[in-house]
Amino acid sequence: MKKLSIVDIANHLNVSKTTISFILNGRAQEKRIGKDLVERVQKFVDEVGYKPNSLAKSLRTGKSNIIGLMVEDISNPFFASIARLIEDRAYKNGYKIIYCSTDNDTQKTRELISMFRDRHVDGYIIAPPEGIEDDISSLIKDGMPVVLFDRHLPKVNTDFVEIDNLFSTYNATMHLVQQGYKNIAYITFASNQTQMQARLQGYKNALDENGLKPFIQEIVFSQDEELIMAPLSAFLKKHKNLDAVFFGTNHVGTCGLKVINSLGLTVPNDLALVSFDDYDVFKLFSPPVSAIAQPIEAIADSVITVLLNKLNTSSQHISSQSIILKTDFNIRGSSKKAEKAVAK
Amino acid sequence: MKKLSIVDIANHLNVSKTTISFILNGRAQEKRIGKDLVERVQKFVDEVGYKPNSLAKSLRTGKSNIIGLMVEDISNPFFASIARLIEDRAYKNGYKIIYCSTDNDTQKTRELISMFRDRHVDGYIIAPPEGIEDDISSLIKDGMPVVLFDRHLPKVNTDFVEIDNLFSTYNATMHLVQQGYKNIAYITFASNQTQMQARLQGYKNALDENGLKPFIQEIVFSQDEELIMAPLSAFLKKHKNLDAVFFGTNHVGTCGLKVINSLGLTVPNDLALVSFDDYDVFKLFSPPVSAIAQPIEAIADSVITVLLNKLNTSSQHISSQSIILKTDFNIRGSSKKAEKAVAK
DNA sequence: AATTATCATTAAATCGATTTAACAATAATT
DNA sequence: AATTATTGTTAAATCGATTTAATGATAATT
Repeated sequence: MKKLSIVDIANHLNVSKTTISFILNGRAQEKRIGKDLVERVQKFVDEVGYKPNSLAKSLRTGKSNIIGLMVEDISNPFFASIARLIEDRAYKNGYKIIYCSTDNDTQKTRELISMFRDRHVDGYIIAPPEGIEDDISSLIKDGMPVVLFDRHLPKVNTDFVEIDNLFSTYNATMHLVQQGYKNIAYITFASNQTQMQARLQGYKNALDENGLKPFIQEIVFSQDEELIMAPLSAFLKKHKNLDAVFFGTNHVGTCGLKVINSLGLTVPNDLALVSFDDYDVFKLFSPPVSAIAQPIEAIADSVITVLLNKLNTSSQHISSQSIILKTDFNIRGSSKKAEKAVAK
Repeated sequence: MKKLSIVDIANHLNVSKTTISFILNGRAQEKRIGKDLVERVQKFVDEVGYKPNSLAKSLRTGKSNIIGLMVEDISNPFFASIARLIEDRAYKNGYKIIYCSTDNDTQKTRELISMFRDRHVDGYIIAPPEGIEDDISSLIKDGMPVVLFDRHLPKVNTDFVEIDNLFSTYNATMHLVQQGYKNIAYITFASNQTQMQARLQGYKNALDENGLKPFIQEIVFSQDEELIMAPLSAFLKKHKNLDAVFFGTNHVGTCGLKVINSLGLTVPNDLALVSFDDYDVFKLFSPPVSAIAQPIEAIADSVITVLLNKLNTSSQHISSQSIILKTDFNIRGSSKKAEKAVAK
C-alpha cells in the first residue's frame, strides 16, 4: 500500500493530472471545470485519502509552509514556553516549526540560518545573538520575512517584538528603593544585546535618580552552572554591605538562589531579591522571589501575527513595525524589608 | 544574486550536471572522474558557496534528513532538556529536528504523525500517548524507523528507551519507610501509560512489603493548573493522617508544592516529600525536595544512537531493542524525619 | 584488423507536484 | 459560411536534484 501520486489519481479517473491539480487547489471554478467532474474527483480523493507530496509541491511553488524558530536555548523555561505557544499558533495556521537553539553563538547561528535557508523555510522568528546583523540583513534583502523577538538589532531594519525592559527594571528597582534598600546590586550576564543593556540602564537610572551607588556584576555566560555560580558567589562575599540584589535573567536568578542557599544567607533579612523573568522556581522559593513576568502569550501572539501578516501580504514595502509589550511586576515576600521594619 | 542550481555550475564549467552530482556525492572515484576535473569542480563550488537544493534532493532520493520528535509538552523542563540534547546530537549527525507537543492527545498525535509523514521525515522519536498503537504500528509496517521513549506501547514491537520506573519508586518509597514514615500517599496523573503504571506499582510493592496502607490520588491532567491543585488540595485536607507524599511527576510535584505552601504545611515536619523527576524547583525549595533524577543525557544519547543506527542499517529485520536506564535518587532535607527524631 | 575491455563523461529518465500554453468542441456573431 | 468567443480539458514545460543507461575514445587482447 504505497503512497498514491497525482498521476495515479488521474489515471484512475481518466482525466489529466492538470485537472486534478486545479480542482485540489480550488481553481476549478476559475478554470471552468465541470461540477460533476469536480465532485467525482473530490469524492475519490477523500476516499483514498490522497495527499499531495509536499516536497514536490514545495519544489515547484517555492513555499515550504515551514517557519524557522531560533531561540537562545530551548531548555530555558522562558524560551520553551514561547516556543510552545508559537508552535500552537503556527500549526493552527497550517505552518510547521523547525526550531533550534543558538546558544547566543554567532557562528552557530550563522550555520543554522544557512541550514534553514537551505531548507527553504518560508519565514524566520529569531532571538538574535550579537554580530549576526549582516546575515539577517542579507535574509531580509532577499525578501525573506523575518521577525525578531526578545531583543532587536539596532542596525537592522525589520519587525520585532520586545518588552519594555528599561521601564521594567527601573520600576522594580524603584520599588526596592522605596522599601528602604540602599545598597542594591545588579547581577547579569555580560552582553551587549539590546534587552540586556536596557535592563541594566533601567537599574542605573533608578539608582541615579535616588543618588545611590550602583553595584554591578557581569558574568560571562557558560553552559556550566558552576562557572556562573563561582563569580556570583565571590561577588556576594566581597560586597558584604549589600542589602538587595536584582538578577537580570531567570537563569542568573536561579544560579543566584543556589549561591544564596549555599552561603546560608537569609532572604529578605540578609538580602532582598528581585529577578527578571518569572517562573515556578521564584514562586516556590521561601520566601517567594519578586519577579518581572514577561507576557509570554502576548509575545507569542504578536510574533506569529506579525509573521503571518508578512507571509500573506506579498508586498514587501510595508514599513516594519516594532511592538513593545508591558511586563508585570509580581511582588512577593522577598523584598518586604520596609513592611517588616514597620511591623516591628 | 539568486541561488545557483546544479545546472548553473555545470554550464559554467562546461561539464554535465551528472558529473557535478557524482563529484559532490563522493562518487568521483567510483565513476572514474579525472582528478583535475574533480578539483576544478570542488574549487568552484566552494568559491560560489553552492549548496544543492535539499527539497529537490529529498524528492529524488526519498530522504529528508529530518527527524520528527514528538514530546508530551515542550514547555515541560524534562522534555525541553531532552529535546535540547537530542537536537544537538541530531545536528551533529546531519539531521534536523521538527518537534511538536502531543499534549497526550491521541487525535492530535494522529494528525501530527500524518503531518510528519507528509513531510517525509526520515525517522520518528516519540513519547507516545495511549491509543496511538495502530498508527505507530502502521508507521513501522511501512518501514519507518521509530524509537519510543519515556514510555512504551506493550502491543507495539519496536525499539524504546525507558528508565527503571518501578524500581525507582520502589526504592524511594522504601527510603521513606525506613525513615519511619507510615502513611505515605502517592499522587499522580490518571494514566495507563507504562511509565506511570510502573511508578505506581513500585510504590504499591514497597508498601505491600511493609504491610502499610496505600493512599493513592489520581488527578486528571489539565492545562489549567488550578484544576490540578484543587483535587490535590482536597486530598491533602481529607487525609490529615498522612506523614509523607510521593509525587509521580515533576508537574504534579510542582503543583503539590504550591498547594502545600497555600495550606501552610511545614516540610518535613507536617509532611515529608519525594517527587519523580528532578529540577531546580525541587533543589531550591526549602527544605529541598528529594527527587528521582532521570539520566536525561543518557536518555538522549540512547534515543539518538538507536535511531541513527536504524537509519543507517537499511536491513529492517534487526530485532528491536529495549534500553532501560537507571535513575538517581537525590535525597534531600525534605524527608529526614528519622534523623530529626534522633537528633532531638 | 577486428573484437573486447577500460575509462571518462553525459543524455535522458525520474521523483511528484504546479503552471503555461494549446487544443478541440460547441455556441454566438458577423 | 466563415469567423470569433466561450467552455472544458490537457500536453508539455518546469522546479533541481539523482541515477540509469548509453556513448565515444583509447588501450588491450585475440
